[in-house]
Amino acid sequence: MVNNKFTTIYSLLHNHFGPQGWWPGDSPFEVMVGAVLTQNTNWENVRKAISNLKEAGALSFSRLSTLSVDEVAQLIQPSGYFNLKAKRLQNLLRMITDRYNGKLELFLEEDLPAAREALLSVKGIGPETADSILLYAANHPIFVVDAYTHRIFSRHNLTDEEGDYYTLQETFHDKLPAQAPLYNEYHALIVALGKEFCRKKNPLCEQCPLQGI
DNA sequence: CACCAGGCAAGTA
DNA sequence: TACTTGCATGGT
Repeated sequence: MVNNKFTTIYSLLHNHFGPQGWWPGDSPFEVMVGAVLTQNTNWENVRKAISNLKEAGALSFSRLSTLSVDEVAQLIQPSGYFNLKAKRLQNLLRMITDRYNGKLELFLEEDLPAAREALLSVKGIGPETADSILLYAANHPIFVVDAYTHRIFSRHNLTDEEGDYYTLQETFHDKLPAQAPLYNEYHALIVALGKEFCRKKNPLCEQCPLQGI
């Protein structure tokens, strides 16, 4: 692997936190649903919502497609923004129906640029949600940038504070080999670091394993 | 009580 | 283009 700060940080995080084993989900479909539900939301709330969907037997493309927006909203209530997210899930299902004949496998086998374009055409799916699905459901080598990534890497002067999503993503793509397993672990490790040390409230910067980088 | 969490879209100027 | 606001629950 190339030797630069991005790989050094990866090693430090991996040594500190160990393998994260993301995405927490049993199927690509569950990953896709979770990616929408976790938008600006604590994962614990998302777990409750996914648990409701499982208990209702609704956590598959065909079964979720049969539910109304209100039925979906009721099941995902703990995740917050439930009316909005119920619509977003239906928008996503409709895209699979329209573009891939309702076959999730075809979407998962689609090439990266086309799959990304398809996801971004869905109202309610932006760059981070799209890339989460591409990386964690379809195993495409694309780096997921989130608020923690911006906060941490700009604080360490490794990216422009004002830089946008794609600027930071391109930097990762430039500094790291295009390997899905690496991107998978790295993003999960950044979230683990962010949750423990880099929250807006009570940031424990002094105790962060990246001290001195 | 205020603030935040693995965002996104729509409205305003 | 560059802000601002709505969406909503559960934890600190």
